[in-house]
Amino acid sequence: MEHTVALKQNHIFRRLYARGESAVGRFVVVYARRNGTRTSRLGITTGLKLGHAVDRNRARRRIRECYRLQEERLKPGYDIVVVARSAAVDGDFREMQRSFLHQCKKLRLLKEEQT
RNA sequence: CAACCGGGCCGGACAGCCGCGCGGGACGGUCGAAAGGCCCACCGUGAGGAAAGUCCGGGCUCCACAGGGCAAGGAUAACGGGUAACGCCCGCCGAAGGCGACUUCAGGAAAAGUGCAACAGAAAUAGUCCGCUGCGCCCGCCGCAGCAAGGGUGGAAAAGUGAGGUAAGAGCUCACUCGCCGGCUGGAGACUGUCCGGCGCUGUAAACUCUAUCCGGAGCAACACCGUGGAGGAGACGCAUGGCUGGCCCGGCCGUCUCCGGGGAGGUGGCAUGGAGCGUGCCGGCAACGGUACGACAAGAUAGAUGGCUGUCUAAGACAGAACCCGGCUUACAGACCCGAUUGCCGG
RNA sequence: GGAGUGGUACCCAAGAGGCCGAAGGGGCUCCCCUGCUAAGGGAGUAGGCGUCUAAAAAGCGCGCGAGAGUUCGAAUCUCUCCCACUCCG
Repeated sequence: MEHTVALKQNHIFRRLYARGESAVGRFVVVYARRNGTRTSRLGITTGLKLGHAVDRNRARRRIRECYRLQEERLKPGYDIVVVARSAAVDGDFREMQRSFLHQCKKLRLLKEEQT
């Protein structure tokens, strides 16, 4: 990924849940907040409710792929947390991408020329 | 052909584009004084039969003991073998189930001792409620004596059947049968039997216990190393310079530097091609397995690498993701294939 | 990844081989107290599911997380599985 690193620290996750803006979709929930740098940080949460390790891994990969395919349309400099819902495991992928893009638009994460 | 039994093996493949972890890395780029680091085309490689549960056995590390015995606690349990070891595997014996192939079994000791066996029943490890027989008289739903066959209760009632015997009866006696113990026979052994002798004993040790064998404890978040800052200790410097205390000086505190120090965050090692491992042939063995020759074997992350789109294969669809490493067990599981056996039917 | 603890009625729970649908408390219903309520005191009922029934009671069967096993008999003993919770950076 071009301008994105992994978001790992638990306290940043907590801050996003508490203070960030969110958008809920059928597949995932997106939290976002400006972080004051030129790179974005992406964190993915796949809770125990989704199933066993295989299902959680799959959800995480699909979310990462979703983000990768849309990354160049997004503005850099945000902390983003994506929480998987159960449809993220085995729902239709193209529909999932559309839904994700729509949520990003709602949070004003898209670059100017795209809006 | 059908049904059933046992064992083995696989559990998606191929192609295209984009993307990911690890190892290598030309030309070049970039950072740096240098050593070297980073980026990069490309190449190699990349989850399981259960990776799972963490139920056993080891390796490894630290702690304790450093020798032996006893006690406590725990584990295992027919017998013989295999193994580094095991509670695993193989063979075999016994019991139970199945027409059979075969399957299942915590399967040592109850005749060393202790405990428990509710309710029912007369009685639960020990004698008598109904009853049977004899005798007595005040002839009654009576008393005394004998009996343990029959009835009834119960999961279990003091071997079973027949005959003799008797007042009535009883392993009281006899025959056969059943079970237990000892001898003898065969076997490596558990066991066994057209044999001999003795005995007739409730069940429960997944109750205590006894017998035999084994076991020190904790775990890779173990453990080892590096370690900015901050707190602490020691020393030096300056008082030429600043701040606080003070009217001022001395002094004290803050200050600057060096060393010591246990070590939070973080990092590195542990940690990865090799292991009590796997495949094939041959030899030994009924087998588990052992020996030998040859061959193949690069996952190693640290928020944790395999995804997305498309096509072909008649169809792609189960359970499911390595986290220090091995040997097992258990549990989950769509489908495909192979081998061997049993029973039934039909045909030759 | 590793180590451990516990599942009993609507809730909190006792029971640790037979008399156990299973103590006790909360809860629920009625009464007293109060102008009314809360608190307090007293009395009482059912306890889940199925079967039988027009409906209920009584009775019967099954139920102590689930499934096997040991025993004459299991909430209790043993094994396997499921779920919840705690600790180790």
